[in-house]
Formats: sequence, structure tokens, C-alpha cells
Amino acid sequence: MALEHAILVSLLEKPGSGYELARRFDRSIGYFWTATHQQIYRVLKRMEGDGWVAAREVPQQGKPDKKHYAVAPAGHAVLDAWLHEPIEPESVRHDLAVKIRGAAFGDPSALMRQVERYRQVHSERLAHYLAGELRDFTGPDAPAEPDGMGELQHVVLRGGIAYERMTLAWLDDVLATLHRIHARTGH
Amino acid sequence: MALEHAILVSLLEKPGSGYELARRFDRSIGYFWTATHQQIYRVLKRMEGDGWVAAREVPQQGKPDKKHYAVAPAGHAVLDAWLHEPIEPESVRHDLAVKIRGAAFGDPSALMRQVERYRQVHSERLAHYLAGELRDFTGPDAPAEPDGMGELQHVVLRGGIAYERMTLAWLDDVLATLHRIHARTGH
DNA sequence: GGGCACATGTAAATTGTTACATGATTGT
DNA sequence: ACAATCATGTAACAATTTACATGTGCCC
Repeated sequence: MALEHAILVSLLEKPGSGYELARRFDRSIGYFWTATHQQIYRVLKRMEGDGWVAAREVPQQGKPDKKHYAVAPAGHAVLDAWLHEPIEPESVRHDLAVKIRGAAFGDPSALMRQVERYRQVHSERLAHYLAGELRDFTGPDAPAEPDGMGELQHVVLRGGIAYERMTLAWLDDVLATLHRIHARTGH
Repeated sequence: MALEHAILVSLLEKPGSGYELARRFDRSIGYFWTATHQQIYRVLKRMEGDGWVAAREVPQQGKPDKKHYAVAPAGHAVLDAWLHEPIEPESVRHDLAVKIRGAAFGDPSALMRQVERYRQVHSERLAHYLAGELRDFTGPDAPAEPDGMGELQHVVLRGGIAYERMTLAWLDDVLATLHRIHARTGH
């Protein structure tokens, strides 16, 4: 019960169509909340029915019409109420941790190859975050709007950066451990 | 499609009943893979039907009978095949990040209180992990079994510890940011 | 007697994933 | 011509969550 909230936040930051939202869930918001376009369209329709968002049909040349969504007062109220609720412990599904513990009963070297690939992905993600930080949050155009939107986006991004750095260090630890076990059992 | 694998790993580490598995998913395994007893019973039944695990009815005095599950050869093969598959990028649902970005459009001080509570939870979780590490992975009973089960459990635990430490530092950053915004807009 | 731990389930509702479907424009 | 991007959806299925359901033994 929170895709609704992610959509509300994204639309408050910048109104747009379902398609545009789906694009954002591939990037910025998507780094901490995944959703497919099918989900987004379905939920958006319900939110429109409940009066949380209002749609405006925008005819376009050369492209299909799009429905431009903006948050309605009722949606704003829902978001505000949600901010007062306790933060739920996130439900974790950490594939890799399961695999690592499973490696004791299988082939550790097979896992090592996968971990190396995975490390690469996180390394690229860190570079991507750092580039985004440089682009959006440094230099003379320091936001400092009264509402703090830019500062809050920045602190979330710093969280992503910290997460990736921690992950990379841990993956090195994992690789060293797998290597040690492999060396002992491998011959 | 991986609760099956988490159950296989847990049963390989130590066979047991559905109930016992459900307990473990509240603690050790549960820190990186959540599942309720309803899910576990359902999946376990399917896995038994597919010959991945074998059940043995254990009559007990004073307690209802329980079905003691152990991994069958077919299940072992499934796990092994899974270890060779690429590691899927975990699908993130990070409630807090959404809330933080939402705070720009609501009441930052309301969020501050929730973040402080949340920080407390993670602080306790870190203490819990560190206690577990001290209990299970230090001292003279250093595991060093040939299969590396203990070492792999340890490296996963170290990941949890690193995650909690990173999270606590980030939450301090978040609180400082919220405080700064509140001071500017609050009067 | 009340509450907790053990032990296993069913049913309903909600969410999330995967596959299919359509149709226009822009670039190669 | 063909692929990619824009733009919106339906349908079927799988997974997850929440609520309900039952029964024993132990401890206070």
C-alpha cells in the first residue's frame, strides 16, 4: 500500500502522464521503488476515481493524446496523513544473501562469477549516482528553495551513494571469503 | 520465485518442521528474506509434491504431531542450478526514501519524529547483530568446516552489520537535513 | 482461568508480474 | 522496410498479505 504514495510524491515534484511516470520509475524514483507501467496505469486510474489526482487530456501532434496528471487536494491530504504514520520496516528480499549461504551446499566458484558480475552492476550504479550528484546538486545553482525539495532529493541520493559504497566493500569481503573456501576445498 | 530457494538453504543448514522454518524467517534468515507461515506451509507442500523435500511425521507427546522436512536429492539439484544463475537485481521498496522526498510537500517535523523512531529500531538491530557475531563467530569454536557454512553465514552477517552502520550514519544525515529545513521554514 | 508457545492449516483480498495488443512518428 | 520511442491499455497468472480457524500443553 504505497505505490500510491510514490506516485503522489513524483507528481508533486512534477506533474506528468502515466507514461512519463513509468519512465521515472525506471530511473530516479525507481532506484528505491520499482513499478511497471501496467501497475502505474492501474493505480493511477483508481487514484483518479478516488479524486487523489486530476487528469487533463492533452492532444498532441504526431503522438497519441496523453493524460496529464496532477495531484488534487484530496491526494495532498492523503500524502500528509501518510507522513505522520510510523515508517514501516522495509520487507527485504535479498537474493544474494540466500545464495551465499546456499554456496556451502553447492559450487562456490560458480557463485564467485555471479558475484563479480553483480559487483560490476553496483560499481556502475555508484558512478551513475555520483554523476547525477555532480550534475544536479553542486555548483552555483544550489537549490535552497524554501520547501527543501532539492535538499531532500539530495539526501536521498546521498543514501544511495552510501549504500552502493557499502555494498561494494561488502562484495569484496564476500569474494575474499568465497576465494578462501574455494582454495581450501578446490583441491 | 525464490522463497523455495530460501527454504532449501534453511533446511540444508538444519532440517525441521514448517513451524520451525517460520520461526527462522522471523530471525536469522528473516533479516534478508521475509515470509509468513502461510506462505511457508503452502510452498513446502508444493515442494514436497515436486520431490524437492521429504517429510517424516514425528509424533510428539504433549504437542501436536509435526512434519519434519529434509531436502531430497532433487531439491539439492534445484539449489545447485540456481547458484549458477545470474544474481537478479533486488527489487527495492524503500518506503523511507519516498517519505523523505514527500516531506517537501508536507510537515518535515512530523517526519523527523518517525525517523528518530526508525533510527532506534536500526540501532537495536545493529546491537543484536553484533551480539550474534560475538556469540557465534568469535572465540575458540571458530567453525572452519570444510564446506564453509559457518564462514558464509558470518560474511552474510557482516553484510547486515555494514548495512546497519551505513543506515545509522545516513539517518543522522537525514535528521540534520530535516532539521535545517525545519529551522528555515518553521518560523 | 488466561495467556503464551507449539503446530498446521483455509479463504479472501490485494499486489505484482508476464504476456499480449494497438497505433503513430522519427530516424536509419 | 525496420527498429525505436511515445502512449495507453487488457488479461491471465503468480505471489503476498491479512484474517480466520483449530487444538494441546504449560505456566502463573
